[in-house]
Amino acid sequence: MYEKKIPLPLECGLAMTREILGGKWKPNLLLAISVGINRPSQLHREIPTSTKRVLNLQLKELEEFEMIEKKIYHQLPPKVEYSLTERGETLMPILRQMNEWGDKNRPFIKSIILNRTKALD
Amino acid sequence: MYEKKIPLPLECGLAMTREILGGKWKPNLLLAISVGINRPSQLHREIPTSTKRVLNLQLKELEEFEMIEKKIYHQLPPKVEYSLTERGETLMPILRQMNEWGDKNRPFIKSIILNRTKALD
DNA sequence: CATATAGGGGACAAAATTATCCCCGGAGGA
DNA sequence: TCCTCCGGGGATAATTTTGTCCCCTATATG
Repeated sequence: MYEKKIPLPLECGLAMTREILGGKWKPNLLLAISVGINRPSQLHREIPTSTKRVLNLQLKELEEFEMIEKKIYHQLPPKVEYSLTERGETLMPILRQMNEWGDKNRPFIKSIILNRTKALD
Repeated sequence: MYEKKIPLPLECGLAMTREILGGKWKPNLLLAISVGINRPSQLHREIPTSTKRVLNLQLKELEEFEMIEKKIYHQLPPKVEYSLTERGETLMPILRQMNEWGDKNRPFIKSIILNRTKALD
């Protein structure tokens, strides 16, 4: 893994949460797993704008922090299933709120983003 | 501002929220402002591990998305006060939850991070 | 043989974000 | 005069995160 050179402020609650949810696709992964989309290939289909590679990296970090568990079925073809741990479940209220907030405010945020690029003409 | 080369998925609620809260210090800034720490120099003292420079950048983005408002008092020495907009207020439940979650889970997360560096000996 | 599915990852490039350094105006105090 | 405080920002470097490309095992199917 990449070893940080700038230390994380371990005494800040927000920084702790950022360390867990900070990855670009981690919130999406957690939400997807929570609704039963829990196999690597399913997750990739669910988030096609990302790459297998990156999803695997982020899943590994979520696993390292014990937010999700990985069950490996030693079969051929291989089968893997992720599930939320109890600790991971405690993140769901936050994630659902973030998702809802984003949906509610989408039109507004969208308009600002779009005007930003228009201004470049 | 930096112009993104990889387009933002405008249809995903989580991505919208990430766009607002994604900056390293934005959640801290919003929480601080919400409790009355609302002048630039105060904010910098509150978050001394950051730089004025970066805080200004992130404040500007929060302002661009109308999460905060900036009042400039044309005095000498100059005086500036930030405040949450109504829209910005709607973020507070999320931020408070993130902060609480991080505080509750700090010991656990901390131990994982620290063991990570020990493993390099 | 070629392709598909299922899973995984190394090496490296590119993008995005933060940090560092130094400068500005103007007032006030030692 | 020199330093402090208040606010702000350009130029550039460093850090961190994501993405791209290619290769791997093994089975099944056209």
